Amino acid sequence: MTTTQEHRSVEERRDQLVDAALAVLRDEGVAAVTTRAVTSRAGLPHGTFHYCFATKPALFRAVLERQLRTAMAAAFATDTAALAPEARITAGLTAHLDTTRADPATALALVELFALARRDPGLQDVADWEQRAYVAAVRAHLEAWTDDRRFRWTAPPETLARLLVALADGVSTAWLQDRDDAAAAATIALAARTTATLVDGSAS
Amino acid sequence: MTTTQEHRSVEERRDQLVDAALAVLRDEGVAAVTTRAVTSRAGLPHGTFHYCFATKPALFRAVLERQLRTAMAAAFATDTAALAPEARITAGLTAHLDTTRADPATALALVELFALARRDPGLQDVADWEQRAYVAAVRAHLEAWTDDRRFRWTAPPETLARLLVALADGVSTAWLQDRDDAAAAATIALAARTTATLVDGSAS
DNA sequence: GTCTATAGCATGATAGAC
DNA sequence: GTCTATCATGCTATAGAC
Repeated sequence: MTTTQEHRSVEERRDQLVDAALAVLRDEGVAAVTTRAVTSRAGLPHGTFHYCFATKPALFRAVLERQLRTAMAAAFATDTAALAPEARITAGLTAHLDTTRADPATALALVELFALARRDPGLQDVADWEQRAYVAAVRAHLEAWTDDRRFRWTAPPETLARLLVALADGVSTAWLQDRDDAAAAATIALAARTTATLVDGSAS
Repeated sequence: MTTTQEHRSVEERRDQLVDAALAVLRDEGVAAVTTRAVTSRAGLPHGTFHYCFATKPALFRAVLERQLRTAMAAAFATDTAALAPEARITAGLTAHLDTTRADPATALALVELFALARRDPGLQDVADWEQRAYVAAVRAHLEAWTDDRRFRWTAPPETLARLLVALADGVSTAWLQDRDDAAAAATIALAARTTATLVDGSAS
């Protein structure tokens, strides 16, 4: 009988460490995400770290990539095809806010991590990609909405998508600060009301 | 002749250290703002730190308070009284973006610092105050615009103020990521166009 | 692959001479 | 008040036994 841990593939280890890193991040913030804290949270010896990730920034990159995938999946999970444009916009902005509300501590920590990534030359591409992917996804949705020809947008989809992403971001940021559900709902309702003026057609 | 530094009031020293902290913050990010880096940048011995600030968070507090004052002053510096509502909104959102554009490195670093402040129980009140002060200032402006009775808002000023702050925040965040001036201008123009639909009156 | 031990360095904070 | 020297701790990363 040895105390040696079972063999696991490096990829499994990496996932395990990313999980642990997210947990530390949520509970104690970016500054507390040290190689020691992560391995300790994962229940692994410290030495594990450096044969799974070359450096600490490499772990951050893995965390950001994981986050990007989950956030994209969550943001567009609900189907709003049956709704009128204004209600769809409300639903979309609310869905984004809901992911923030579902786990504010993680959302707050991810803001910290993204801020760090934007400054780190080795991580900027992940931050870039995250924004691009978001705008592109929103734009694709906006264009799909007009496929049935019942209405059209009176503004370029790209610009409208950027506006909606900026709104979703700003509203979530504000909510993270004051946790005021009613105010956030009112802001979203007003945003949807004004944005719906860009609809031209029978459904408007 | 001694090498001893001249006496300066503690308040002067504190200002000196806050300046240095902002410089380090801008150049190397939050993680690089150590007591040693700050005193060294200020050209002062390390020991200076702890008789000006009790702890490092106390320095961060001072930096945030300074930042709040300068940001508020800059954001509402330009007088837009002569403009119609839509142009005023464009001017306001552009003014906010311009402070970001004038010094992106500092803006990026302050995002990091605010993210940290939102998580630190000892600094949350500064972050709270910053948001409240911003919304209140925008709301005051919105209400002042209707003083001449030439138009009125068809939405509550508080909600409209929150919407505009969320927009300004989201637009600046997006610009910090892609540095796309044209896209930011288009987003602001569209935001102003939709928001101006909330104007009821002769000036609309 | 797995783990222990440790190198090598930076940190926040303090003690104590002047 | 001012400054030097230092303490105790924590960090990333690596070397090397198994």
